[in-house]
Amino acid sequence: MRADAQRNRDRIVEVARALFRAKGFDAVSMDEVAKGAEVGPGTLYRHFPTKESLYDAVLEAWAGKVNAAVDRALSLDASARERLLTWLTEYAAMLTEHKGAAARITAALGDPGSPFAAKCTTYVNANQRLIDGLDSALRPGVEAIQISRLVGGVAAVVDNSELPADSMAPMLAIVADGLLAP
Amino acid sequence: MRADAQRNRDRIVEVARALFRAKGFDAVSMDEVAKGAEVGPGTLYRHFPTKESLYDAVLEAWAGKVNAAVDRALSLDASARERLLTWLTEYAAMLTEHKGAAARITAALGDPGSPFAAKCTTYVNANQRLIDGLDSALRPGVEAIQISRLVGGVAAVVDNSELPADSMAPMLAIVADGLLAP
DNA sequence: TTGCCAAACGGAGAGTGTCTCCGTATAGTT
DNA sequence: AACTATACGGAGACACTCTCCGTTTGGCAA
Repeated sequence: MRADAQRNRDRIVEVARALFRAKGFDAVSMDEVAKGAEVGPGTLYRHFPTKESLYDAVLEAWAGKVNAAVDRALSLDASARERLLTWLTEYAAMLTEHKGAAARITAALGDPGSPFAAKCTTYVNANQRLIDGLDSALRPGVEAIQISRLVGGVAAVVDNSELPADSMAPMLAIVADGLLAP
Repeated sequence: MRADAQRNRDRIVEVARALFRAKGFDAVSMDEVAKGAEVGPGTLYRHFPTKESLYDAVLEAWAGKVNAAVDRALSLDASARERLLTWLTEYAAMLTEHKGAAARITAALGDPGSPFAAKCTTYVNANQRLIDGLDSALRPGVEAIQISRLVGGVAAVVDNSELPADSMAPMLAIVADGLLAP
């Protein structure tokens, strides 16, 4: 990639990250991103053929954080319930870090054609590692993608309704208790 | 209201209901509704100043069904868990009856300014009656709006991802067990 | 340094969507 | 039958995503 192209790409992602974080996916227009990055719309679309692919680039850094978080939670010296709740809380917090991300990522969970497919795999794998790590403490038969969807659903609701972050805690506690063996 | 206006209004709602049910909120354009109802866009917007207000009119009939469903579930001769699960299942099924409704209604749950405010109140009240009816079987401190959000979240995920309806059952079971006293 | 050209740029505009304005038509009353 | 408040409908304003293509430029080779 030519140096000017790389510079433009970097600037676009940086501007887009700030805008998406502040206003949410829907409220940001591509023109706005282009103007902010001081490029024409054509240049923006050369780098990112759709708005979602731009969003994907913005979310790029997340995947690594997810695996770190599940490791941290599993290695805690605490009860299964506490470790589970720690992870669910961190997972939900990451999903609500950018407005609109929770619903989009969660909706794409089972769709290999989605631009977020790679991120979805990361999330589901993290939950699978959680299941393996907590082992018999969880109810039998629970699947990683169900956990991903439950927490994603809660995060999406809180995000959409613009609720304070701490309103998630009681709902995550309900989910956690439901996930533990009856 | 003049008779011709009433006829047009009725026809608009009828056409919109069919379109929304078939294609989902986002995929239906107002022009499409206007054409289907054989009125001009101006007429459509005279009756429904925004697309959401049209959606609200389409969902009008639901409120009554919700109260009937919670009564039915509570009066079952069964365990608390079974009655709870019956209601959650019916509630979620109603939310996914129209594509896109679950996320929209659930996002509006705490917002009195929303066009769906009346419906939200109905839903939350139904869950409050559930809490009152199941009494001490539920974990202490659980709130009606939390149940509304949890089930709404699950329904929205299933709806967004176009999953089969029966994929909701295991997630609702987790929520139900989490809601019952630990 | 100079010249070349593939790569990148950017803006006009096509296509689609929501919603408005206002001149025209008509229902219902006197 | 005339009158008027009410309703109609279509042109178009405005916003948004995305495309096409003529113009510019970075980086390499002579």
